[in-house]
Amino acid sequence: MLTINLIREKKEFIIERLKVKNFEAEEIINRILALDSSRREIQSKTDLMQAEMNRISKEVGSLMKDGKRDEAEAAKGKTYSLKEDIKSLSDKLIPIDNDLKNEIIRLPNLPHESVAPGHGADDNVKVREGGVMPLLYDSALPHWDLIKKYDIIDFDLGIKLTGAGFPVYLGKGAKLQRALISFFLDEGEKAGYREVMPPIMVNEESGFGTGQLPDKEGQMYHATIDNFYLIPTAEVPVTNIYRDVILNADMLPFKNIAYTPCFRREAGSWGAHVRGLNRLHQFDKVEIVQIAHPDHSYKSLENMVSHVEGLVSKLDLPYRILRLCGGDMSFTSALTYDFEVWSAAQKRWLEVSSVSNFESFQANRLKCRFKEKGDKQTRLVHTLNGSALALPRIVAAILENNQTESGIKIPSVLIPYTGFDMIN
RNA sequence: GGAGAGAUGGCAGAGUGGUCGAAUGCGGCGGUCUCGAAAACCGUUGUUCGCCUUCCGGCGAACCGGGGGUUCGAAUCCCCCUCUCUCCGCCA
Repeated sequence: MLTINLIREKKEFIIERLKVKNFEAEEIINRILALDSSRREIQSKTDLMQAEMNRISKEVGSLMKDGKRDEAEAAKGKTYSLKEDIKSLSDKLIPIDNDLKNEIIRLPNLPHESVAPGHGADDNVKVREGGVMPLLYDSALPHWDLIKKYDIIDFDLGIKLTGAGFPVYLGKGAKLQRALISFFLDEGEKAGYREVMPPIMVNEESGFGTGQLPDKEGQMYHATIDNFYLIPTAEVPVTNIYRDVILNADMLPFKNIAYTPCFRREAGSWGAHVRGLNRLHQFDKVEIVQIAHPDHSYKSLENMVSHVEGLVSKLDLPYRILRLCGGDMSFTSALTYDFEVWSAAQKRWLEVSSVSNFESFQANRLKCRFKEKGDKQTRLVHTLNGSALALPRIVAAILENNQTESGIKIPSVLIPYTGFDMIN
């Protein structure tokens, strides 16, 4: 969420910037500013009355000690009406605080200055592309047929065990998953990331910290008996490691990498283009998360983009990098690069990674702050994350792009991990 | 699942109704000493909100797991909730 200070100081600027995300902020901001000023007015008044109250109470105490009972009683008498006034004023403050918080939470993050306006995928800006698109032979198959042909992923079995969108990986299919996870983690470690294996269920506070709650409640699986949520991405537990802390500036940036299964209900989003591995309820992903100094967070973002680019290049997948336009960006992001790989049999680009700088938007929710050495004041950190990488669509692309009449070739960087070079 | 104990500052740990934002120790930071370091000694050390201050900062309020209550006054007393630990049971 945006900070109240920024809203107070840069109202017009915020309204302008949010237009890039096609968000009309003026009305909300006016409400926020009105709530904020009445909040401050009440705060000032109650502070004064409370100070008076404290003064009298101390007086009563010392009078009692001196044995001046009558004077103490007289002083007590002065507090009764004061006490009521404080109570009624501070009761007014509670709904104002709540309303204020609820309004502020509705404002999306400001897009970075480099973000282009736009309404959807067509307005995204292609930054660069790489790799070579394969030319497939005539009888080439989409991945949902390939997985049956080679018996490496079974959707029907998943339906039996759980339901649609929960595939079962078998034999070389399962081994390929494990190989990709290990490859991604090892590459991350080489790039200076610390490996983390977090819980894959989180509590409500964590869900709020990264912005999944309250807005996207319906997108997460909810274990209601214990009120835990299955994570939709490792971003949630890993970023929440830094919830409610004050860090030293010289420790930044923190670079963590985590493999987790991810769970998404994807309520209402099933339809065209979601066959096979394109969209699942449970899938595997390796995520990179950075906690960065605000002065250097865009440097971190560039590093993360290069890291992910290195991964898709090493896997020999044709890819392109897009800078998302305002209309296609998430609520919480300031700048997002999407990575897409070419799926040769589907003849489509598939999104495999989304790398974002959230600036202080998540940090403000998380209360993740830092201090410069010798400095008294705290500042909010910047948080960033990106997939490095999500498995299913990578698998889809590998299967489709690398198919030959005699089987599917495993990218050479993965062979040490799989122990085989062909699926056949 | 059963029984019990507990939750205090970065950590450990005192504090059972009044100058307690909180002793003490450790850690951190600054200094003295030293060629330098260690030790020793001295000083300093939380967060949030509001008001004032062009900076440095000053004043006030709140915060001792969370919420409510009693009281002139609550870390301390009462109620509710959450969480943690120990023992027993079960168990990869």
